[in-house]
Amino acid sequence: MSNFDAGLGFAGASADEGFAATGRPVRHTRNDVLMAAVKILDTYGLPDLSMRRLASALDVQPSALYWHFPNKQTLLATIADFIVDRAAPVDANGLGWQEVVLAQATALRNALLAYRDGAEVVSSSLALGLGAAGARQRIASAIDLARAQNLNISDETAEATTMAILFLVLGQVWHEQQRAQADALGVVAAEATAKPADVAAGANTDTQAFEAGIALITAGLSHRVAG
Amino acid sequence: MSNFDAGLGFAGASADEGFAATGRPVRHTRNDVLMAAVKILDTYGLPDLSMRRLASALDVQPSALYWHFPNKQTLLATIADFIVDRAAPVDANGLGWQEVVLAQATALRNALLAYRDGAEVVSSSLALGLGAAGARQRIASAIDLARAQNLNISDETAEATTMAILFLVLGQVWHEQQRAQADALGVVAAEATAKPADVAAGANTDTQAFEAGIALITAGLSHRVAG
DNA sequence: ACCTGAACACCGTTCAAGT
DNA sequence: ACCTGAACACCGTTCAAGT
Repeated sequence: MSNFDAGLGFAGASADEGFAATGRPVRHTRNDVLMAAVKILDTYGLPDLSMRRLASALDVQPSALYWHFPNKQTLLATIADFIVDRAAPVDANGLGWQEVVLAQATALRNALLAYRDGAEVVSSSLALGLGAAGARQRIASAIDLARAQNLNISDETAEATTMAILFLVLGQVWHEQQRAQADALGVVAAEATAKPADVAAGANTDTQAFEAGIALITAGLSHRVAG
Repeated sequence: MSNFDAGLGFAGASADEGFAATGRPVRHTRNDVLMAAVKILDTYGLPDLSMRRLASALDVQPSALYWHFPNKQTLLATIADFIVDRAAPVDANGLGWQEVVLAQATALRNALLAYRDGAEVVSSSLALGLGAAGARQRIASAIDLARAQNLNISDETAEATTMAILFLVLGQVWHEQQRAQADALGVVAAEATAKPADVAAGANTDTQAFEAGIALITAGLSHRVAG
């Protein structure tokens, strides 16, 4: 899904194959490698994203990748940043802080949903303290809005709220994406009446559950007095 | 850390090595394999828990493991169940529902903290819909207490609350364990003055942040009217 | 600046056969 | 009931050397 290579100022002129129209072997940029990795991730899933498979998609030896990225972990963190950076910007004008929190969380959720296994990739590299700092920053900035209107929110409470929301977004979307994959594989003995309409209804249910979770946390924040 | 093989009715008489005192080769039970796996996990971490390494710890060929477990995924789910099942029971007598929620969440957190990479193992197999159903059940039962005292909590709100708390517990502990590991490796350029006292203080800060997060969600639940 | 070739030290899983 | 032996189809990473 979605168009790759729409990043900030990335060119992306070279093809996926190893030869240009001239028959001359193609040399790749770091961004070429990143985009090919994202494509494999989105098409085949995280377990199939190996350095060797990535190399062969680029018609290159595996060792060539290590000129562009020091290791796989760094590549995955870069993918995580790419996914998070593609989240839609939020215009806070005229919105209450609760609405901004919801908007930021929703933008993040949609960004994760836009790529297969997006939540798992971002969760893992965030847990490793590597990439996806932008995700945390989005939530934190929304919480800062709340603080501007309420002097009773301590640093600790703001931090706890940010993390609670971040974990909720990641956990929920991870859960959604895993269920989608299990359904696709028919792992769960699905009811015989699983029409497309039900799938759409499922997506709506997910969205409602997501919004309920976020509302719970913002309600909690607005009703706290001390801390 | 902790004593293995304290499960419910598991015997665990055989040794880790391949020969008993008689010199006769030892044959293993499924539980032997599980305990050896937990030991490797806790001692060396999840990345080092391979089927081949596990086999060699048991002085057995890798293929032998597949008599006990159909695949690695199932083994990991069984480990996740083991970790969650070792969470301390909570006596709800005389406690308000908010206190029970906190107690269950804390019991779960402590269980995850008791084994290296515990949160990641449980998160992954929960995401795969395999193991660790007990974790969810613990939180859900605490939320049921709240419903018994407040008729205004819908099924959907109860579900959303359960998941929010579950994701918070898993995300927070995953974060804690990753930071502990990074600190141990010296990955982060730690302040030169990182005394044991600071480590203990860090643990307290984690606990306070955890409790603040749980309190946020329970506060949100108690202040909701509709839904 | 970017890549090849060869090597090292590993993976998970299957399956016929053994005791 | 539990395990061996051999094989299949893979991994991530390093490093000297090539253009």
